[in-house]
Amino acid sequence: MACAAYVQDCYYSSQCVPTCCFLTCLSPQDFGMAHLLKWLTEWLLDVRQLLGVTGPEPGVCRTPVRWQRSLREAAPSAPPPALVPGPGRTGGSPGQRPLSPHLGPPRGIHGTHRARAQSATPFSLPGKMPRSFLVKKHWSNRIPNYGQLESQKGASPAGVRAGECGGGGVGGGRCWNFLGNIDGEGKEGEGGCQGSRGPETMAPSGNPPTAPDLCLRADSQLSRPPKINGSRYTCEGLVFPLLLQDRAAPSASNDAPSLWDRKSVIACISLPLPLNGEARGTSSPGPLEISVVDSLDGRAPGAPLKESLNHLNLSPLLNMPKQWPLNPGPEVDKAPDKLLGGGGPQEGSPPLGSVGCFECFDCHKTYHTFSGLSKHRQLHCDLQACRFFSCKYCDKEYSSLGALKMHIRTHTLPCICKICGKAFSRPWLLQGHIRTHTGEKPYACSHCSRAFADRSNLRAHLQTHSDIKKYQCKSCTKTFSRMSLLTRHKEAGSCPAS
DNA sequence: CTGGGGACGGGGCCC
DNA sequence: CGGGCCCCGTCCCCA
Repeated sequence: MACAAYVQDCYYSSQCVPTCCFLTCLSPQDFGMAHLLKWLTEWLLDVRQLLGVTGPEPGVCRTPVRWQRSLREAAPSAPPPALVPGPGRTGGSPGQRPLSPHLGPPRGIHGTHRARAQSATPFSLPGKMPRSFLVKKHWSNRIPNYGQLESQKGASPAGVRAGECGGGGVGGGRCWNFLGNIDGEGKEGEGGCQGSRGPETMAPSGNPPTAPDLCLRADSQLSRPPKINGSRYTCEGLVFPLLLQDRAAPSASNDAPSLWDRKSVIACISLPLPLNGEARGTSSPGPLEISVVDSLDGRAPGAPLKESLNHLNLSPLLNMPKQWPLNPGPEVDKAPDKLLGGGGPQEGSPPLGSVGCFECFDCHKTYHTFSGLSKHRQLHCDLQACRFFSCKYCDKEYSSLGALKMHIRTHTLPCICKICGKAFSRPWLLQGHIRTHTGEKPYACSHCSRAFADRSNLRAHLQTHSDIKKYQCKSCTKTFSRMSLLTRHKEAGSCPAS
């Protein structure tokens, strides 16, 4: 069949670094696979040319089995992906706040109280999630819903949704997997993305890979259905979603029945793009390997922020090529800029629902060819979706770099009290703390003679002057000046209505 | 037990 | 982009 034949002719070679390449198709002829493969081949060649790749042309191929064996031999003991807290840190769970390295003997009260406070993480108690824990977790809401995907396939044959990279086998992948079902736990050579040690561990030849090399691999050797790991989303690269449809499995195939039995098909072609400042052939880590890299190089957790930012999870948008296939296809495919500028049905693509229509799962733009949809998704939807930044110390993610930097300060605690040595994440927190030493209370109550060092405490105090407090018990309508009082009121069973 | 104060943490917003 | 500030929140302690 066309797909298998193509896979057999893919780019496996000793110079070609396979980095998370999957190509598993069902009944490709139903989706214009011939056209897709033609376009993909041209695209790959163009990208190789664009990136100055030298090496064998497509057709020099290794089998996936051999490739996987090579991977295992090259990296027999790759560590599993893990969130590695910085050295000297206590705990690694989300929301668990490490003790400051600058602190002297912990103040017993706050040591206990903080630990207890952090134990009630917002992840375990979403109902009590404080505002301060409202961390944007972009991908957490984007885990593919397989049931939904399957249900939508009929109406939208191109209903391939950007899944998430499984994080690779060694802590952070470098591909985007479309439509889940990729083993997020990232066994090396088995659906994993190029991990943080990919350049070293993934090269079958043992040589440092050249970044632009491309590979396609039929993931037909999967012995078990891949799954999503929802904890890591560090992804990068270029991926093409291949079409899915509920079809019978090809009979003449060596593919695992479990895979073919699935109604969805995996397709992920990843291009390890040269990163900014990353020389070809080097084994320097990509910008995505925040936790692992930092923990490995032993950087002190309290290192200056600017240093820590060297490993920030920058958007893969920065690494996108700006050239596209010269011959993307004879049909209505638009140039990428046009696609970005609103290309879609109004620009020549057939209306939704017409034969051969390819619809973007996210923005519902339709394209006449799959290649058009692919380009649209690479330049538009997926890139927008991947504009997030991950903390190197924990698994929190933010939509802006500034927010991430602010969060990282909660780990590095750069503001240190000169009097007691206590460390704080922000200067104004330190300033407020210093008031506890000086006794300064700049916030005076307008109703009484009391003054406070903390504005929040003044605000809470002002509640005491009000007959109707801010927090009201829904059972007995009694009001309280503080949430904690209301909570205690409920928990103590002192509410007469309860 | 309850109300309140004190100290502190974190994200968002504004400049 | 960074600093300052705002707002919301928590917990502990004490009267």
